[in-house]
Amino acid sequence: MVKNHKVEILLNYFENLIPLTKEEQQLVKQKFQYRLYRRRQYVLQDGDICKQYIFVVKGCLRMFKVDEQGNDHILKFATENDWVTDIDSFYNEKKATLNIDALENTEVLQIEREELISLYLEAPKFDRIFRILTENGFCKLQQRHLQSISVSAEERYKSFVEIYPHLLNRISQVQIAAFLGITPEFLSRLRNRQAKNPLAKS
Amino acid sequence: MVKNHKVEILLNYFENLIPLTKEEQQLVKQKFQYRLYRRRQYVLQDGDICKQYIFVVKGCLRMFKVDEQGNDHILKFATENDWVTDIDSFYNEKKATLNIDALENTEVLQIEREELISLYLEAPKFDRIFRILTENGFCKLQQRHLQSISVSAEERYKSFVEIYPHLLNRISQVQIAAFLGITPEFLSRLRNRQAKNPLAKS
DNA sequence: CGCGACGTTGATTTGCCTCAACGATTGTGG
DNA sequence: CCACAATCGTTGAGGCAAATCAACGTCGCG
Repeated sequence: MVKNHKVEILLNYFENLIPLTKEEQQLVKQKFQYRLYRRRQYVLQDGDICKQYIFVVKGCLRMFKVDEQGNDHILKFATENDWVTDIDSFYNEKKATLNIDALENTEVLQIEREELISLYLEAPKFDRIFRILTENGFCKLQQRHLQSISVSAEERYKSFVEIYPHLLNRISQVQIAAFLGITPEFLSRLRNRQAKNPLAKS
Repeated sequence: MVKNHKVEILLNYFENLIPLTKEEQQLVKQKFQYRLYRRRQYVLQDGDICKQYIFVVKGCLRMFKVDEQGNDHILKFATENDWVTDIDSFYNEKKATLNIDALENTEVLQIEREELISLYLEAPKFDRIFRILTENGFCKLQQRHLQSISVSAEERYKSFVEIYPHLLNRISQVQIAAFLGITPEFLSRLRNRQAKNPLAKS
């Protein structure tokens, strides 16, 4: 069935990290559930408890925080083969301070807390796998944080264009601005400036 | 000996996370090494490969990045019972882009890459332990990142005072400013402003 | 068709930086 | 142990990157 077909993508993803036994593959098939989120649908809303650890098969989710002034700050876009959850809320069953929603119709494979914990117990290899996933996420977040505090908005935009060229035509400028930490107006000015200064030093 | 005495602190730290068997405790004693770093001494210098994953027993380390203009940006202070490493450089044996040095004479227990990897192989429980450590670090970093992009310098300073009151008298304002992402001059003005507006709304 | 999101542009404001100067504290070598 | 240098914290004047507020044309969609 369709569901099994999708799970192959995840099994393949794990396989590229660390080979799995048949039994471990079986566990993945049992514990991850296929699900579709529609464009604009919330996956997690600020104040609720985050129930799922999500692997994106197709589509695009965004994780973001809304500040007191009502402005969005996007922590990450999760597209094909990427992971997303509010990790603090998920593991500690706390109220989330973050939101996750779908920018496109999005197919995912998701696992719930109890299932993930039992997965760790039944197959400790997943402790290692999720250790590595978290380490990788940590490195990326650290990079992103350093960028946001040490380089100008213009350079952040340039580097966004280099790193995520495929997202440029897929995501609106409003969202990109909220990801870069600037206003949409200012992003517009930056793009304008760069169009006039074509290849101004790479 | 002294060395064994220090390792007890680490064993105790692990014990509070997940109980260890005698064998696992033995592995920790074998693989972690005691070491003293002197004030101002570098633990890791930008361009080198980070060789150690560090647990601070006593003292204070800082991890920071130097940007093109030569300004420091402090990612974290690591004090008693805290961990620090340039995780990307450490695991992937890449040249570090970060620096780590000692703000005080600092006693640590450190483990090298090959030893940590063999620890994971000999005792998979450490995959879980370091998964959890990384998850915790990830949550904190995410919080910090959100703060730095969504609230003013004044509020960041206030929240620093609340979260790390013990660091206030221990660390110079130059360092605190580099941690908050502002100039020392501006930090001075903020403090001045707050002294005049005593309990201005918490 | 009409409405709301989007992208653009202009005028003005502001949070924080830069540079410069100064006294107070720390640390260091002779 | 003192003298001198270096670092620290503070304050002032001026500047700049990015935000804010407002207006307007365009497009996709119900």
